[in-house]
Amino acid sequence: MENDSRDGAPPGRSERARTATLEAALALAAELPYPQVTIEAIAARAGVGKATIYRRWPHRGALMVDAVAHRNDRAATAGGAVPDTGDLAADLAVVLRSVVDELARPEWDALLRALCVEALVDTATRARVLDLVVAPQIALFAERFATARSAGRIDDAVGDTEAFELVVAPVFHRWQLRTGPLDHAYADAVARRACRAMAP
Amino acid sequence: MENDSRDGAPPGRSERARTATLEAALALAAELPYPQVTIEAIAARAGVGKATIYRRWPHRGALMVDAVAHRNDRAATAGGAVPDTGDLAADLAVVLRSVVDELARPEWDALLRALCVEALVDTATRARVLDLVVAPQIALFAERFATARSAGRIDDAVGDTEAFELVVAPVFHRWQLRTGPLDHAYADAVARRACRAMAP
DNA sequence: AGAACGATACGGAACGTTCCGTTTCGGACG
DNA sequence: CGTCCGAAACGGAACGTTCCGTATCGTTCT
Repeated sequence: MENDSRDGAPPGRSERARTATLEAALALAAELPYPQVTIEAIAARAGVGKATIYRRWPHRGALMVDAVAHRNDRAATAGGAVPDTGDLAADLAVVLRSVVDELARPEWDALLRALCVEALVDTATRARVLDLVVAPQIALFAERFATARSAGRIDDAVGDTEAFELVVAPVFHRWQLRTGPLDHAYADAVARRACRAMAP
Repeated sequence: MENDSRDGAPPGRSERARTATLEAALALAAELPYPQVTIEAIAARAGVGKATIYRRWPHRGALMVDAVAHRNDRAATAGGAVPDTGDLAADLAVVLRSVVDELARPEWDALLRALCVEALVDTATRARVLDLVVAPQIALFAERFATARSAGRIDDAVGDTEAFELVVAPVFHRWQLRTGPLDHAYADAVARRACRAMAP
């Protein structure tokens, strides 16, 4: 249907325009209210023609998903594995604390809000977010869950996705609706309770 | 600052315009992709001048929040209390099943997506959603939590909001990201695990 | 009579598309 | 092996369209 933006274009010349566009999108999403992050603004910031953008991405949403994936590629260290000290609750608390810290940074907060908006508006974009952003994170948790399973800490009826949701969903929910403070104390409490929820 | 849309306008003639606008907004949000739910489209559907809308609501977001609150007022039965059979997990499962059923209806699904978009884009709208939509729901759960507390089923360290999040967040998360099927089985599992998470 | 209404017209902004002339790449030809 | 040339993608500019938010009509209800 449209250019898939993954190896679809011949290499060499086009790569520059591609990364410039993605990084302009990241920068603008961090600076402006999302409705002002227009294609025109992104093109202007990137020093790129609008046509060049529309040649690669069908919607702003697809562009933003790729931008986040691009960012995750750059900072591959940030997506590090879940630690494994043998204490599941403590390990999860470490991860949730860092998640909370990241969500407190305005750039990442704005970027994730933008991603959620696009995922809510368009079904195809939602699937893309699931594949490129959420699924990799579930995979990271799944590694830690595997050792916890062999230690008898997780009920067999609880799959990796369900366990992931028990851990992450309350933080996500509170981040999105601001029903209360989103701090380290909350991260610790959620990790502790999620552990109990998934125990056999 | 602006007309607060709550009894601010004199009754009689203006009430018709108000409810026509709110219900047009509900209908369009259920029918069209959200970006097409424009003020112009709402005005046309309601048989109302655009100025009449801008006279009452500052943003489309504020209008949508009021529209949802209006809908909740109409179907006050839907917001019924959490049942109390003495079995907390079973009672929560009943509620979560009905939540899942409502989210499966395209109109309510689209409406809630619209609400989330507005809440993500604008902080003030988010606060309005919290007050007019989320807080009342927390209050409904809190009644059931109170009797569960006196039965020693909920740890004292778990507040009403935290308990609400444990119950609702995984369903909300799965609804928004579609990480898996959102059905009665999932509702039951979440209710069971949330109960264990909040136990003393 | 007066206030609120529906309808209409407006300028501005962003949309998505389509041209233009230029630059760069890679294969063909001498 | 070096040169040339066509294809492709580029940045930039313009297009008509849609929606915004405001202003201004004449109308209608109390």
